[in-house]
Amino acid sequence: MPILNDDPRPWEVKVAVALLDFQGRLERRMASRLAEHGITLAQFDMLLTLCHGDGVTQQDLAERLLVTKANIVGLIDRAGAAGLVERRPDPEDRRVNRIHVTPAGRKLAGKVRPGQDELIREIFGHLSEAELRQLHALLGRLIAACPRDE
Amino acid sequence: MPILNDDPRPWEVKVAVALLDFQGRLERRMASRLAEHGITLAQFDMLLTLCHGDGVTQQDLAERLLVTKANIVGLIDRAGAAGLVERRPDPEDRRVNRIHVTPAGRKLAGKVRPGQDELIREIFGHLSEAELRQLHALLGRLIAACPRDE
DNA sequence: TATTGTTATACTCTATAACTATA
DNA sequence: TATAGTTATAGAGTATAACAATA
Repeated sequence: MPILNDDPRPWEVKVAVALLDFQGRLERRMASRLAEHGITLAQFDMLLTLCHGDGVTQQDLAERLLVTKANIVGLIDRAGAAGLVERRPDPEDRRVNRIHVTPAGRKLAGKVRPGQDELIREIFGHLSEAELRQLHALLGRLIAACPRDE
Repeated sequence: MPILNDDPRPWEVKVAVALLDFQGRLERRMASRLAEHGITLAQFDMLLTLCHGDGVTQQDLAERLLVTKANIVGLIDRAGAAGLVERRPDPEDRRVNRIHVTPAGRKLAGKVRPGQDELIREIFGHLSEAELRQLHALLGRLIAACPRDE
């Protein structure tokens, strides 16, 4: 029984703490599984994003992954060194790189994704579908209440 | 409307994505507020932990914060350089350091905490108490389903 | 021998600013 | 001028291993 009845903290704080706690656990578990395949969460995110929108510019990619254009360089460098993605010059605008998943990257994503889904189902499967819908609705309202830009 | 009705992903995955999304936003907002006071989330966590359990060993502190004993050194170094915490040798065991919050650290924690609580209430206040209780219960079950050790 | 803390090393991610080459 | 990408720099967190002092 992790929470005592006379816990004096307001519900808002208790929920926030629980949420941060759970997210830390989830992320750790996901990262640990990904590490077995030699990639990080950030790189897996990039891979998934590219599998859906191959050939985007670095700028676009940075925006989708919510990192700066300076930091996407290193992410692409590392994933590129691992042979997962590659830069191709845009023929129409010589300032632009188009980022593509390599066959190896696609293969790795396909190999890794089932494990991630399995993990998610293993954990979230403890809730009924009705509860998952509830949780999803509540999270949607929290997301709306928490814009990224301050 | 962020989620379409014909979204083909299973509810488990949708909830996981929403949860990771929201947590990223929340953490960013919290970190941003803390940055105004010159501290990071990790340092705030350490400060809070020490405010409740002053004088713990580095080993203990590392375990509570879920970092290794090697990495707690750097955390304490940085917070120590900022004058927030200090090492005091244990008189009975000359191997151990006892970590204490300085008056400045306690003062900073007191100054920072209201802002964090306010932020949490601003966001979670969009839910009713009944909904917060629901959410808390669901998170509790997810936490139980997601042990830290693999 | 075991434990506490330290150092060393290396990698990932983040944030900012200045720079280049194109447009 | 504005934009796409790069480089440089700095800080923060993480992980592992080897080490010194002490128990």
